[in-house]
Amino acid sequence: METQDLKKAGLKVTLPRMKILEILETSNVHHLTAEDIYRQLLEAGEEIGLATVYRVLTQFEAAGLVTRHHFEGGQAVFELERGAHHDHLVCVKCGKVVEFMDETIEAKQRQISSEAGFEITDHALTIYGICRDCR
Amino acid sequence: METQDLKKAGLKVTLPRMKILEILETSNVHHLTAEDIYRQLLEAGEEIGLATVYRVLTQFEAAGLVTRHHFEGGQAVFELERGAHHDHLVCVKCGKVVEFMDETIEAKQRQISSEAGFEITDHALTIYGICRDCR
DNA sequence: TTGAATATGAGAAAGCTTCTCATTATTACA
DNA sequence: TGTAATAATGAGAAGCTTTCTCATATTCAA
Repeated sequence: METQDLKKAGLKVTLPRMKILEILETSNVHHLTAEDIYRQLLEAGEEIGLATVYRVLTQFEAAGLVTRHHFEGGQAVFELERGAHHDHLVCVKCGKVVEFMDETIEAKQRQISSEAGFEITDHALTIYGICRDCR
Repeated sequence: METQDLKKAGLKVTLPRMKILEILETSNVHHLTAEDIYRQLLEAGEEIGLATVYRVLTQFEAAGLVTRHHFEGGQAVFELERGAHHDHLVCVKCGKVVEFMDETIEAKQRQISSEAGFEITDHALTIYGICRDCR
């Protein structure tokens, strides 16, 4: 199934791409930095360069397999595209990310954009806060 | 009035701080990068270092005078705090920023956060799209 | 006016990300 | 299956944004 996705995107099926996709698919944390992925590759004994990780993630993003988020902190996080759109609640203490989706908000956004003459290409709603465990 | 704000924040009233505040107040574009501000200072003949611009903006942020946004692109933009909270519509072609505020969305956010056990510290809703002029 | 505290400028340095280029792997096709 | 053409990789250099360092300069309370 993965190799199909790569081929469809016009990307050759290579070991680095398979491994990176595998990490994104199997990680229980859905939002990973390039560095996170690189570290996991090293721990798994794979000799894959950090430059390759960034390159592959950028290609995955272009192919729609992955979404890049710019949460606070300057470092980008990558998330495997699992179909359903959602927004994020991020804990500013521990970094935990909770996903949510609210059709009322979605609809309001479409209305506001259209009233302002904008054609939506994307949107990002991120709520920052302190989670239960950190209080 | 500006000097009051600086003193209240425990910051000495210096020329760099006054000039940077002035640029933020008088610019018709409300969202400026540190580089933008630095360039305007140079054009105005002020010999203020880029490091000072960053330092001052960070202090302004801590004092609540300014808000730092992380729109797409990795570069932070700074906005003078003008009292009323609002969200942003950003044109991905020309960079134009339109501000909006919707109480329905705000209320929903509070509800979602509280249901997830989060105490909101901040939130950022940014809609990316193509504006009327760019189509 | 003077001293203690704070701010500044310049360049170095740090962090994240992209680029370069010689080497290696993949793939389509014979 | 072997081979040529094409694309991908690794390593380090380089680019950008942002922060740090430290000697010098400025502010402000008394």
